[in-house]
Amino acid sequence: MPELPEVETVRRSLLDKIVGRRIHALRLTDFPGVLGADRAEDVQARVEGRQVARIRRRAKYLLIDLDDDTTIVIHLRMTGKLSVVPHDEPPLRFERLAIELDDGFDLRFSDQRKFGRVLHSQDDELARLEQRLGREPLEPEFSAAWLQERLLRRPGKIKAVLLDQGLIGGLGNIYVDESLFRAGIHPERRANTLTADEVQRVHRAIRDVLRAAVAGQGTTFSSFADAEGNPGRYGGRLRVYGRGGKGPCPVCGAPLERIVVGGRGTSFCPRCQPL
DNA sequence: ACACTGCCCTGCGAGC
DNA sequence: TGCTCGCAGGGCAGTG
Repeated sequence: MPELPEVETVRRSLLDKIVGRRIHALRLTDFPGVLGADRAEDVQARVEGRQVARIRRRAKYLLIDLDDDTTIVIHLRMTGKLSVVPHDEPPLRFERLAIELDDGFDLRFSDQRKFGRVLHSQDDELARLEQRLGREPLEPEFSAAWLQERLLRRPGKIKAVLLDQGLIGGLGNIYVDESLFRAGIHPERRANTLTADEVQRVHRAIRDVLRAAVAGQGTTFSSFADAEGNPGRYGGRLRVYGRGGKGPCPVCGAPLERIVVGGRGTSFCPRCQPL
């Protein structure tokens, strides 16, 4: 599942390939819903001839800024992938949309489950998105003191709170499980019961895990890949994610458990992360 | 304002 | 071997 490190990896792999390119056309493959409620002709009319000014990431969103101050907003959700391939390349498996560029290549969006979206947004929509999203966990503004202050107001389970994109933008199921394991915190602990020391550990763990995952170009679980098709190298460093009910804790050897928290499959070590 | 649930979607793997 | 069925989960709408 693409989370912050995966989206950042895709962003970096796209920089050389599409910044500065002009959009020639937009080609829908088989699923109009990929554009949300917008019609393909309308989006095409708005982006045709525009130049890609830069590519940013905000939380799990990839933002392709165009030279008219509008933005193509992409969310990969679970299985979305971006790739840059020659224009004459036949449609990829699960391809939903192609953006034809002026250098003979296409930016292709494919998505097995049709959850991902490619939206063309004006300023106000982008501002609303920005307003909905919480802090970037790798930015300095995401401090332990700020996190503690926010967690004190949240009676929900810590895992569900950390997944709340309105609080922290970019954490998903994989890295929350990994972070809580490193911090030694049970995923069902009530957020407002964490001590200052525990919040420090969670804060530190989130940053360490995310930084290492970005450095490793993300985790390939099921089928994540960057725009060149390279798998992430962080998967081998996962300690608990996806292992609940299957294997031993890599630290203490106790059997890892699997529960559901906030509707998400959750793996943790009952000995290292006691409630 | 927050917590919680169900929905979307479909390939895949487990089980029979 | 071939079938059925449940699982995977980010974001959002709806409810409490």
